[in-house]
Order: sequence, then structure tokens, then C-alpha cells
Amino acid sequence: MHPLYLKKNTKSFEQSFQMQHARVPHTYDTWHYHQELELNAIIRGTGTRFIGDHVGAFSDGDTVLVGSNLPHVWRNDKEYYLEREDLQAELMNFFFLEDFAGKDFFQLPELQPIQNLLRTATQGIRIFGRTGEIVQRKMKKVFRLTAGERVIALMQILNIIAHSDELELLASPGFIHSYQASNTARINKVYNFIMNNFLENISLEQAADVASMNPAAFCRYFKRVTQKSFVQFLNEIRVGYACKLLLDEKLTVSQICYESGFNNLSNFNKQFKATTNKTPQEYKFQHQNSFSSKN
DNA sequence: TTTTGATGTCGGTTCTGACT
DNA sequence: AGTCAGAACCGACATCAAAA
Repeated sequence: MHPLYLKKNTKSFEQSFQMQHARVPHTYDTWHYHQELELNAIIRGTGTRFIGDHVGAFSDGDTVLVGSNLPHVWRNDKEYYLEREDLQAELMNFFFLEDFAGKDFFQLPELQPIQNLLRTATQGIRIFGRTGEIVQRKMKKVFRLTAGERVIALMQILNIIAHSDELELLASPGFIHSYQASNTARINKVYNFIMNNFLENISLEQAADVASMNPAAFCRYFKRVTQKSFVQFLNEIRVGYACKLLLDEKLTVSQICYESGFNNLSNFNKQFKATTNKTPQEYKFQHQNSFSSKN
């Protein structure tokens, strides 16, 4: 089983892009990809987002542009699966093809920044700060517009993002390069296996089995495709998840170590520092400070 | 006293190069 | 892509120091 390919009917006789505003118990939680770009805005909800090899926390106001064929999923925190009526996720999505405005439209010299944005989006782009707020506000307004106005509004939104510096690239260039170069069923099976099981003990042998290879051949294959060793890739995914848990004040560092799939604290500290250049405590302290200074 | 982080040791696992 | 051997890395465990 590899990330689900979703075929969307974004372009029809009635509309050139698709949009939705939903209140749901939890977000769609299957790792998937599609040809359409997706502008995803979380109005309300917390959890973990996985975009390519990026793992990060999301909360109210999270806004991300996901590029064409980039595998992704937003998973709400566990509490959202308890069917509590007071806890719902609210989100908006716009789905559009790169050529939704016409094959060569974005090649106009005036629209180069947007064309660059759509290309860069293959890594996934988080839109934060004031730009994130403006984009979400404008997305909400789109639902009240007429068909023609909607297309213009989407152009405006893309233009705002394209000219902002409040953007963060999410998936690593190495992942994107390898993913595009070798978008095969085999590597997709492995990625999906890792994304679904990184909180458990995963052995090299299990992963090699998923790829139908022997461990030595798998090591070489995985390194060639991802430019990282299997264990290094796995550790980075786990550290990303630990970063999200560190923002939750209820858990201690040692609880987070085990919650994120590590089996011992000293190795967790080592891997965390190697990935983020900070100790878990430093990370927690800095991010709590930056959140409290924003609020 | 408890929690957290840093460090060292050792055995097992993973990675890599050479060869096929 | 498989096999093999040696190197490199990781995890488990123990210990210690600092802070709360």
C-alpha cells in the first residue's frame, strides 16, 4: 500500500478550481497525494502535519500550500478521535491545477513570482505571520463571491503569497528530488510504512521486507533515493514528532522520548540535538517563549 | 527526592565497499 | 540485486551533576 493517489475533479464546465470549508470530527488522515496543488488552511484544530519528509505541529491558523503530487497528511491529536462534540476541526481547502488559468498564463513576465511559487510549492510551503492571517481571511471571503470573482480572488491570494517573505519550505530538497526522480511503487511503499509505523519499533529488516529487498541492498537503495540512511530518515521523522509533543506542556521530556518512538533517553537527546541543534528543553523553552510573545 | 541532560561502555545492528 | 566482511552507528544501561 502506498500513499493514496486521489483523483480530483477540479476543473469542470462550471468551475476551474475546487474549494471546501468543513467542520469535521478530525481531518482526513490518510497519507495521500494528488496532481492538484492544495492551499490548506486550518481554522481550528491541533495535531501533526506530515509533508514529504517534514513532520511538524499544526494549530489554529496553520496555512500551507502543498504542491503537485507531494504526499501529505494532517492528523489531528488523539482527543479528536473520541467523538467529543465540543472538539471539532474546521478547515478550508482550495484545490487547483497548475494550469487552472490556462496553459501558459503564469508564464506572463508579470506573473513570474506566482510561477516560481507554484514550482517551489513542490516542497510544501508554510505561510505564517501576517501573510498567513491575510490569506485565511481572503480564503473565507472567496466562498461568498461569484464564480468569476473567485478565480480573481485565488489569483490575488497566490500573488500575496508569492510576494511574501513569511514563508517556510517544509520538505527537504533531497526528498523532493529523489521522490520526483524515483516515484516508484517501491519507495512509496517504504515511505508509507514509515509514516504509519514510526512510533513503533521498526527494524531495517521489516523495511527491507516492505521493499521486497534484502537489508544490504535496501540500505543502498534507500540511501541512493533519499540521500539519508534508513535510520537517519526514521530518526528525523521521530524528532519532528517529538518537537510537536514538546509544545504540549503536559508531557515531560522523558515521556516524549518514548511517545515518539525512541527507546532510550540518552539516544533521544543525542538525535534531537543532531537534528535541531538544541536540547529538547531548549527547544521547549524557546518555542513556549515565542508563542507567549506572539499572544 | 525527582527530573533532566550529558557522558561512557559494550554488544548488536546497520551501512558500505568490493566483488559477483 | 545478492553476498560478505569490516567499519560505523545505535540502543541499552549505568552513572553523575545540576536544577527544581
